[in-house]
Amino acid sequence: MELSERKQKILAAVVDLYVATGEPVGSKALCDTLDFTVSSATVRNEMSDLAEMGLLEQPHTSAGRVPSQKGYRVYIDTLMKKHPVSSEEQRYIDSLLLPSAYDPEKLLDGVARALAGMTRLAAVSTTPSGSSADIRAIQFVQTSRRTAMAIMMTSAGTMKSRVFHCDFDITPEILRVFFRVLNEKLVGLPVSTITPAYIQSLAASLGNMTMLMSDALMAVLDVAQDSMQAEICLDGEMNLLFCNELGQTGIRRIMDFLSRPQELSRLLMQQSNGMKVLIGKESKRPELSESSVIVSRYSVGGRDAGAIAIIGPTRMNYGKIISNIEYLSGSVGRMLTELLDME
Amino acid sequence: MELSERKQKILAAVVDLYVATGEPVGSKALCDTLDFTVSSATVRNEMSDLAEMGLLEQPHTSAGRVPSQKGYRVYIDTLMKKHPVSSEEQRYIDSLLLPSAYDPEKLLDGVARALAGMTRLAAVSTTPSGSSADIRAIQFVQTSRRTAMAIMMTSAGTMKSRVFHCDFDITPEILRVFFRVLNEKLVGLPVSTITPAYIQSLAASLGNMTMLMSDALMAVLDVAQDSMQAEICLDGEMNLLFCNELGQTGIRRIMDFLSRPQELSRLLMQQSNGMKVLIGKESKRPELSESSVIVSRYSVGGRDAGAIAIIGPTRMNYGKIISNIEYLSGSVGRMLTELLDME
DNA sequence: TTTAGCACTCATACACTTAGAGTGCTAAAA
DNA sequence: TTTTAGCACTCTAAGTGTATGAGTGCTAAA
Repeated sequence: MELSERKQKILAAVVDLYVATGEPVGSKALCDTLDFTVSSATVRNEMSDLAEMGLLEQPHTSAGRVPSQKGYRVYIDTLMKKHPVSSEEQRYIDSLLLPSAYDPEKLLDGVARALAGMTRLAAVSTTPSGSSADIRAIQFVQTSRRTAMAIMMTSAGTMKSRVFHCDFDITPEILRVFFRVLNEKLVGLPVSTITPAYIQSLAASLGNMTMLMSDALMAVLDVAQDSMQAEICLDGEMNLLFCNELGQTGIRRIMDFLSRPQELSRLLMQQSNGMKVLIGKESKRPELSESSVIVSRYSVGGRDAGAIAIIGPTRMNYGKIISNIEYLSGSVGRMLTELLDME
Repeated sequence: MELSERKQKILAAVVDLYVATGEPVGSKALCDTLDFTVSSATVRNEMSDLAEMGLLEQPHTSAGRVPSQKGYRVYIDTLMKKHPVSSEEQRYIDSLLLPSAYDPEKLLDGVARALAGMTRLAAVSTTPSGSSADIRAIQFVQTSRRTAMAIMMTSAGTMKSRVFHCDFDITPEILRVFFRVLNEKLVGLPVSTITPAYIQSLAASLGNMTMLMSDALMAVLDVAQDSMQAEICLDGEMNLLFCNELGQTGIRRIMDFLSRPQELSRLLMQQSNGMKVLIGKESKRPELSESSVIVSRYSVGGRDAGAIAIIGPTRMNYGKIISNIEYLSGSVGRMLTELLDME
């Protein structure tokens, strides 16, 4: 399974040319792009070998060659040249992210938008998952005579809010009670302890305050459950409309997948730390058998926290896109870590 | 331009059948759906007349007839039968909206989702516009050692928040100062007075507190500008992929339009109160020349506040969809009015 | 091992035919 | 005067056949 240097160069050239043009590449056209001179016949022989190894395939007998999923795999693992993010692009990204650096949800929204803009593909990002985080604080603010907002901050840097309604007029004193009681009882606990049953027992233990606090308790339950699961930010789905190699149905299948947050989330969650490229069937998702997913998990404070990813047709500029995601992943991790450290 | 009763019935039948099947309707097929018996030849004569009046058109000589945009207009204005929302559907909608009844942004998000789900088209909604509203309150909450959230409530029922960062440790006392100073100065003012220049002059007038408050002031400026412009909630864009009568390019054109929030917003804003159906070119937007838009403006507390709308191909079930939007528009208006009245 | 040459394959485009749906018109019937 | 039956006509969609050309695989010579 050793590839001669020439075979490697040819495989890389096929991938590069195919990614650039979208047409199956023939031996003649390929000759011109190689940095050494051989005849088309030689190239043909080499391509024939590569095809036999399963790295290239032919749409039909008399067409050029197209990289197979296995071919892309070899290309990405050993042949691809990275494409560092230019300082101009870096400035662009930073300017897009900085305004929302202090709000994780907005930040990850910005990341998805930036990524979609740069790659012209569909981009996904998740806010830091709070599932293994602790409660840092719960704040209450009055929003109208009988409504207030509960805001929960966690040790993962997440921040979720919920407006709730009470059947009585809310006063600053009441909110202070909410704050005191709930922070006393809940700060430091893992978010995951806040279950309906736990809230119920907490309510029972409050004696004559049970009635007063029931709405606030429900809000806290909601907000805890929100904190538990990472928010998914999606952007640039529309870019897929312009990927003609995905047919009408291919686009629908991807869109269909993208519209099921729990599955999407699962796909992103189950990746190990760092950068991962899933080519076609490697994702084990039939809807994505013609598409590639590039995921990078980012860390906050040294711990795995969330993911950013792009989804697009198998034919894409892996070098450039991987670099982009790597850069963004680093940036967002750094920014969130800073935000957390300030605590 | 008077239509005989029979012509009216035939036009209505053509529209209904075409909407149901998507195929141009021929004289023979139409005969079967009419509630009176005439021969196909008679129907042919009538259809020929309707075509001459510009209410029907033929894709090509030997095809059936299809309603023209003018035909749809007549249908909607005089022939269409409404399709009241069943109590089952009402329950479905209510159950979807109730959990977020106290948060305008989430509520309108839910409205868009519900509408997209029911119509299987792209749905848009805007949160109440705060452009002519007054500031009701500005709240501050600590979110970490050096960050806090500013929340602005307006008389239009909007509620916007922004997290900001200070270069010093934030204490409850400092937040109380923020609260006191800014509420004293700003509550009751129209949101539109909060301009960069105004904030600048306000900062200047604060004497030795200027430094302390500068970050908070910037946050208030941001949050006021957010309040001014209605948020746009979009859902179900993907449903358009399944409208085969919009070709690949038709879908792209609509998506393109939908991805430009300011234009979309303008389209929704410039409608007069109540329900409006824009068929094809009536919207004056070339991207939408093959699509229809149904907009309904909703009122909060008796005043025009925002809009909900669907966008889809000209061929759609107007009766059903208009009823759905009407119901949702009423619901959301009522809910937001209640929310506001509680103040 | 590389290359030139050549026969071969197959998709694509185009022309041509056919079948069927639906029309418009005309003349007879109501 | 209105309605209907009948028929010729039109046009699309689907199917068939053919030419073109890009690209291959193979072979034999360099």
